[in-house]
Amino acid sequence: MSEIESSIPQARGPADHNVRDQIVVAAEAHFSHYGYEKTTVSDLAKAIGFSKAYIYKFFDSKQAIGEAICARTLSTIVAAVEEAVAGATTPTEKFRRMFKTLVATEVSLVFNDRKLYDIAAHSAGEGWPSAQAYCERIRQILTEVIREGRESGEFERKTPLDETVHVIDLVMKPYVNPLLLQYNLDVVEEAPAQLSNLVLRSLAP
Amino acid sequence: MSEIESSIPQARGPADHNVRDQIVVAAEAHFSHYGYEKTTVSDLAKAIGFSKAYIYKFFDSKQAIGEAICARTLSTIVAAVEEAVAGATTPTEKFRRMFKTLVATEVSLVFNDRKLYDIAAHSAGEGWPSAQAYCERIRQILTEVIREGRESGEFERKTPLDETVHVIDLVMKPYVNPLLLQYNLDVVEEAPAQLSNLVLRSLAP
DNA sequence: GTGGTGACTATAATCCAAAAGCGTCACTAG
DNA sequence: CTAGTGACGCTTTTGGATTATAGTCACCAC
Repeated sequence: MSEIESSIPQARGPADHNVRDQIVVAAEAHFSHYGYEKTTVSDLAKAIGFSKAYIYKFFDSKQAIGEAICARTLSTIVAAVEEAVAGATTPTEKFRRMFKTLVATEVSLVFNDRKLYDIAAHSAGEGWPSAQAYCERIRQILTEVIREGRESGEFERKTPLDETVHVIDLVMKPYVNPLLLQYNLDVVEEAPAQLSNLVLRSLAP
Repeated sequence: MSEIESSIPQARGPADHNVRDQIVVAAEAHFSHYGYEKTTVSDLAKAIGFSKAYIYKFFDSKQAIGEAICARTLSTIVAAVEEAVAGATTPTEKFRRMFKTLVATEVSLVFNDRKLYDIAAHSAGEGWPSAQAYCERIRQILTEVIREGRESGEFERKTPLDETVHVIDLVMKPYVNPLLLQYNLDVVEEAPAQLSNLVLRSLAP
């Protein structure tokens, strides 16, 4: 459990990283390599050249470090989704791309960064703030897309906005929630497109 | 693990149950009480007064017994759903009741027969034939409702039937599949009604 | 005060031998 | 031949001693 230390920037060097950042960097590398359970707080301490006790000056617990890494991981998904939405013109297209990109990015996490995905899934299962914030953020983006579609007259306006968003959230939940996604991998290819069609039909004015 | 034996009918008596039925009855009682893992094949043998080896003349494995119990459990849900569908007049109403009853029955299993529910969830997780057959049966009922709605002109007819059924199946999956249901208990009150509305709007001709 | 640690406790993971459980088979009784 | 079983092999589970880990605290150097 030592070959990874070399990839962690030392305190010396151009930028004097503050310790908290060093911990995060080391944690991301270790968690991604060995998994959350298999890396100890002592491992992280050794990696950055401080004692374990010092870690606890910056994080309340190992779980807090896990949450930080989880939040980072999930924020890359959010970034991909935001980019996809920004790259589309009509709200209809924005919704389609949003759903598709969300699922594609999350699935790629499953296959390319399984250990980090496992943290996200565990986070969602335990209701950690990082996972809740992620779901909330996705919901915000969805709300914005729906609102825009209503304003442009593309989507119906009778149903209260909250209600519409909530039911679409229900539809997307099995693919947004990392814990649930793993049980739906068998339909992950078709689901976003087909469910998008269904949702958009129901949104017709 | 003996207070339950008294509730199992002995071989003597009016009807001479065949042994296979006795095993099933004993298994249902034991599994429901102690759970699948905690009851041994020897327990079942003792309960019906035969040796463990004899059980294997009727079932290939303990799992096969589990599947039989699982199939029984799930068939009660199917029965409830069939009754609900039969009790409605229009296809729209049939769909609403189908979804609602399905979820309600499954949820009541979660709270009133947790041990049996756990078997069903495990069965779904492992892809046992009993769970697959259950999902397939639900899909058949759904197909019938949709077909009827199309014939009566209540639902749109452009999309291929299979496709329509499949996407609705995707929507219902998190509530049909016993393994997934437990992760959606927090929305189980609202979800059937709201998702029914969404689906029905998308089915408008 | 700021930056940092070794030594400690209490809880959780790990290991390993003994026990239990699944499934089989040769065999008996009638 | 039919109905039924005791005893056995092999794998999984269990319990309990041991070790490792999370988290704390008093304390040191500057």
